[in-house]
Amino acid sequence: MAIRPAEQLIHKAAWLYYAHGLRQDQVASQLNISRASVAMYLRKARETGIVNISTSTQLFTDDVLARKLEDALKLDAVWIAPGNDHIADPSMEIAVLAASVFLELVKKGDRIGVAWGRTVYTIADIMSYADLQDVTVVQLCGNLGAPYSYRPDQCTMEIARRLNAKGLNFYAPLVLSTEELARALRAEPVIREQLSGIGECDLALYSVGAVDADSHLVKCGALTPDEMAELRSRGAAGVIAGQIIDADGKLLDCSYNRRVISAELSSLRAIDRRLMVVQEDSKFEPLLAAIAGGLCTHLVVGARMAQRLLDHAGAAASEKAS
Amino acid sequence: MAIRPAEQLIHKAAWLYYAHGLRQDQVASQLNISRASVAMYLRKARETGIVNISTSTQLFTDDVLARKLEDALKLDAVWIAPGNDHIADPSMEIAVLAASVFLELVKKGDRIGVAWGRTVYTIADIMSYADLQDVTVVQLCGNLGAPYSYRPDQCTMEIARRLNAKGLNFYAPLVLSTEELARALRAEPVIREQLSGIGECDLALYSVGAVDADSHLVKCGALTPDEMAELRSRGAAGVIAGQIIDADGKLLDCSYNRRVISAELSSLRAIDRRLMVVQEDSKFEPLLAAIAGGLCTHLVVGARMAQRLLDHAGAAASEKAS
DNA sequence: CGCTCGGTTTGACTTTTGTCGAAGGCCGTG
DNA sequence: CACGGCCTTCGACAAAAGTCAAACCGAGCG
Repeated sequence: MAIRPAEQLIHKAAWLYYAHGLRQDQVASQLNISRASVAMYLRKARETGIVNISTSTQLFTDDVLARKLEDALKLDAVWIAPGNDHIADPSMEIAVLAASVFLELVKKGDRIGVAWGRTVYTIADIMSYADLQDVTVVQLCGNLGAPYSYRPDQCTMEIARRLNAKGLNFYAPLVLSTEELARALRAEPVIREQLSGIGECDLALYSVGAVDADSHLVKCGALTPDEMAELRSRGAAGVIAGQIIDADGKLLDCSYNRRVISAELSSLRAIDRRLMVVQEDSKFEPLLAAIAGGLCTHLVVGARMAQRLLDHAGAAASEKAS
Repeated sequence: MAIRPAEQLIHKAAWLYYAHGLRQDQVASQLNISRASVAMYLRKARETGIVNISTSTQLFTDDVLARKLEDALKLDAVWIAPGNDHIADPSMEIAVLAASVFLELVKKGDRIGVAWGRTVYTIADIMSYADLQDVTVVQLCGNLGAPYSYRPDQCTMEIARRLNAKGLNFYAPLVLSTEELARALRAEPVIREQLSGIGECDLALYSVGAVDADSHLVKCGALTPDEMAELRSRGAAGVIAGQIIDADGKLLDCSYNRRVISAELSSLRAIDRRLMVVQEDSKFEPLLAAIAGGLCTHLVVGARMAQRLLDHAGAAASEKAS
């Protein structure tokens, strides 16, 4: 194919332009091609991650609020997307920030676990490209034959594609109809291997789901609204990688959880850096549960959520003191 | 000072422009400033490393020659700057490449050892800025009160400045007039500490010097041309961090070496990643000596030098076989 | 109080870059 | 061998970014 020489050219053009600081016309004459071609090559270079443009997310951790939250919640790092800021869609802002933070956290040779949800997919969608050939992206939970475009495998694959990394999908349904079958499937070598590989991840990216009728679990038919309500009344507080957790961040003892094929919470906790991103203000309780369960070490949230978390932590502390 | 609010603005402008992909005029209207200001802020952002633009150096390792060299010399990675390439100054090309490679090798939290020389200073000079607050750059050898602008401490400081990192200088002369004094100085707590800290570096950056009258050691008056010639006849093959090594890469047993305050070769070898950069074709033997001594794991050279190294390795191998 | 100094900010101008339709080349296919 | 699809390249134009001198602002000082 005619792509090989182009690859070379793209690389060379990017090199001369970005590393040497030549102008496009200078690059063009060096390479004996037209300036327009250079412009095109450079776009490709940016799109394929041959050149990386990243902006420090320092600003968002520098926030006093972020520092306080890190202390109060014992997290390694917190990033806060300023809420008000003019017109821009606030949830998008969080996603853009999360994508930057994510790219900043990825290191060469990493194995990255990715869960699924609208948040994760949004992040994948706006994430810029990078060139990390020795990175592996693994799917943290089984698949959901969803009507949505953000199925678990798609989240994984899209992120792998952006990173030029290897994607490792999980070829099992997220939920099975009987506990029996789930157990049997989990015992399958392929699945077993995938599941045990999760603990070896260096970085995880996920969000937390709410326990309500709007949950994907309901929308995808894994649970009925009634079942969801019942789980809620039994203490369900959030959804992590397709599993239901209670307010302490522990796996809820229920049939549903036993029918799920997903990363065990203990495997998740074994991952060094666990980046949790929460866009919706409504996910306050689920997020508290996830934090209580030690499921996140790095957190990206909006300003309002950050304030609520801090208020809550403060209230809990003073309550304890009294 | 009025810099603080500007810092914020620079950050915000960079964020909106690079992360969100807005145009400069859009950023300007969001921030209620003129587009010209935005342009200025963005330049500052690039200059201070708030935004990072890096191009993959993949191309230069992909070279078959580079692969062969890695095998032949048992190095972790080799980058080859294409020699002929049109008009551009070939030694500059090597420096630009080396700077990119260096930035690619630096990780957060690293401690970096830097030696000195024209090569290192050239690299420092063209290196782009980055924002690595938790990095420390340490000087690998004592200072030379040189007529040059690239004194050891300046190399260290300049690199630290570019990286926004901490610079740790070495407040001792490189060469003393008596072995006695050198020994005493090395025993000083401050110096001792600095020297022992070298083994804890994660990354080293240096070049290798030639043993001839053009050497900095001669130009700076540390050695006379005659002394140099004598050392050469006694087996001196190269200069590493101010110390003379023989063709096997071992420290040459001579008075000069005993009068030097610098990183011990064993400390250097204890560093994980040792990036050696050689610009001049004339440094073939010194480079061979450094490689023989295991003083480099990562190598950046020009195409001609690469070819010579490979030829040499091939010849040595066939000689051995016969 | 008015002055200068260092800096930021601005509008106007220039240069550089992005983009588009058209043209050219290459390859597999009919 | 001609044809059509696909990609690269080109020239020209429009949009965006860079630059510069002049205006502005606030702080410190005589």
